[in-house]
Amino acid sequence: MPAKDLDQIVNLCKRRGFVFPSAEIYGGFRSSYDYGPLGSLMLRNVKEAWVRTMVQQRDDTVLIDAAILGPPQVFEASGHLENFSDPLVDCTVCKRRFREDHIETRDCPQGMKGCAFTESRAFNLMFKTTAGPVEGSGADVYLRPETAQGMFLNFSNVLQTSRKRPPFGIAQVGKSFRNEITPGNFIFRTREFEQMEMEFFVPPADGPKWYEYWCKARLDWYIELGIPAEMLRIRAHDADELSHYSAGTSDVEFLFPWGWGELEGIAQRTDFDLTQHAKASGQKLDFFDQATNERYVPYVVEPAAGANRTMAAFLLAAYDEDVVNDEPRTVLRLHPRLAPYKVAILPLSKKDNLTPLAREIYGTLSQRYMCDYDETQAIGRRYRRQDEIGTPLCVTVDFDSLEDNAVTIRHRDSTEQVRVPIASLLSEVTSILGF
RNA sequence: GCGGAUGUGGCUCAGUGGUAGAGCAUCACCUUGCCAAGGUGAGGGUCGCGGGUUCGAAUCCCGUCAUCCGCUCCA
Repeated sequence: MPAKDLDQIVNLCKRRGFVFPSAEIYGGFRSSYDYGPLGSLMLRNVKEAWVRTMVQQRDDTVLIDAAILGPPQVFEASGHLENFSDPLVDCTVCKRRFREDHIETRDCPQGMKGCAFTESRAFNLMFKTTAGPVEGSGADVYLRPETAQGMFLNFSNVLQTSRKRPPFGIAQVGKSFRNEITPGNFIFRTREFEQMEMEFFVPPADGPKWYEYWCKARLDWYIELGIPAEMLRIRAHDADELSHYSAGTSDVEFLFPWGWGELEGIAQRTDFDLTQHAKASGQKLDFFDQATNERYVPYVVEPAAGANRTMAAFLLAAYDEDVVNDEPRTVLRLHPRLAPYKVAILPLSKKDNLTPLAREIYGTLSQRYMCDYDETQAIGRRYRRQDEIGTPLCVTVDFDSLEDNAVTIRHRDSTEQVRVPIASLLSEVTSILGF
């Protein structure tokens, strides 16, 4: 059964070294988290799984890694400087906060008459800093609020160098920054976060078709990696909640402990971005199709996912408590691709001469897989430790191993054990994991 | 940012004015040897931080930082 509340996951993350609050020794830093020994591995696995599906297994996409800092012109053209801020007012009577542009459509609980609004304050969601040797003398620069602009800025570069043509996609995984008014829910909404985005450029007429395609493909991705279908849904945005760049957006939502929350948005950005940047830069950002003799600005369908909140969703869905031999155990049923460690090598005892053989096996398996090695305390306790961090396989080296050159493989999801000759251990592990 | 609640070893918590405790976890040794066994011992907390009241503050007051819930926002 998935985690019933967020605290179970937050505690596990802290206890086992997945996620720590940032700058904890100074009392913590709001909305900021550090990924520990296990969390950094898992987050990387989430991103690698995304790249594998979105880039490696397709011949119509490429990957880039663009700059995080950008000049104001980029975000003036993209509309973020103008639209990515909310004028907010507080009511001193009912103590609620409103978007100024929504005031007419919202009432205080006791009616508009009773409300007394403070002066409107603009909250721009972009972080600004200064480039240059002397503070104040350099140029203003911004931290990107989405990775997407990097793909639009490099549209021509990629088109010329990759020999791709619409329909094709440019993918990117990287950090983005938004000065959220209210971050929260652990790593679900933080001011610094990591995105996995694809800008998929298509002939304008094919926009709707590809939009539908990506909605389905992205939903399936989460299911393939182990999230139960009933904890996922696709939800189309209402017209009034669309971003300034979108002509239609659907979210892939996950059933978090506090309700449905967005993991990913699939947006029809149309030709908005390329047109804006073409206008602002004076450069041509379009495509000439020699087959039809047509020149057009491609439409963009953008599946944009949040890596951190996706990791949280995988953890929540994988969390399980069951009973083995009348003892409760906590187990993370993570997909093997997402698990921090694929295999733990456990000598049954620290004594005798099991260590050299166990070390040798670790050396072999770790050439290919991220492995853990643990020889302290009782074997049952070590199995529990690996269960709790989602390790799918344990390889146990026992006293017979020295005689028969075989070890036992124990699977996280069943306590049955398989005896395997050491000579074929790697291929056996590969076959069980499936990669 | 505003309102409400909370903040004690890694985790979960007890302690409500007299100078810190438990269980679990961690480490060492012994024991055991395939699913969190047992024994002995050890390390680890100026009670979020700062200030105030007091002879004396984890305990009362103020400020601040952080977390949770709500308003709002989004990947």
